[in-house]
Amino acid sequence: MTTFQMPADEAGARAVQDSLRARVVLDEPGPPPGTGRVTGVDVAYDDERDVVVAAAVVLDAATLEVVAESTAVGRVTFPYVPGLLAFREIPTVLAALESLPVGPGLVVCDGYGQAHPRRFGLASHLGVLTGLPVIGVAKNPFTFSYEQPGPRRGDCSPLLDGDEEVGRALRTQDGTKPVFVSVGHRTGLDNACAHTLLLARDFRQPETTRRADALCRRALREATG
DNA sequence: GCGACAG
DNA sequence: ATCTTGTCGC
Repeated sequence: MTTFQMPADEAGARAVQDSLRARVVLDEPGPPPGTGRVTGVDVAYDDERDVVVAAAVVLDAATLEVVAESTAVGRVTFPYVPGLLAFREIPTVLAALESLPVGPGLVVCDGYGQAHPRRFGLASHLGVLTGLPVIGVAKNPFTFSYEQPGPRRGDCSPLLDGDEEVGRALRTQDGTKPVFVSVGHRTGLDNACAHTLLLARDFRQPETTRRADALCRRALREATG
């Protein structure tokens, strides 16, 4: 397992991404959708006090019921810079994952994996550091382009960086905005979309993300005020 | 040079 | 991300 290194500045952070990118595994299909466990991770910030709280919520993939959850509190040590989100979130997310009483199975995070200017977004970074299968599900297309997918749940279209497919715009509910799925580590794009669709059974966002979001917000309020 | 830009 | 009232819809 690779240890997280906090770079001194933005140039250092890009160098870390360029160096770790070679360790991303893209030729595994990943865990079968609807089986085993799926874990959502998310963070909430208190910018006034430089506090960040991460949450990890483990669900049964078949029932979407909560199996386990954990939180971790940390300090913000890196500014938000588009393309360098991972350096803000990963240390505390790792702490939350490590304190889980069970194995996470597939990890689902907010943000991107391969859909990244240097093909090393949060989901890929987290995957390389933990060795776990990880996917990213984001609410925005970032700088990438896409054609509007069909109107029904399950319809999708390629998320493009030029003519390269870096992810997919996936409609998870009829008549709602799509989410943007990309592979992080040790998972294929088709499977990543299938997982996302099963997790977004009742809402636009995957249940993993909704649970982790609610938990880290609650934990932040309890940690601060 | 300027704007856009996951969370 | 986060700050926030009312409002539309099931």
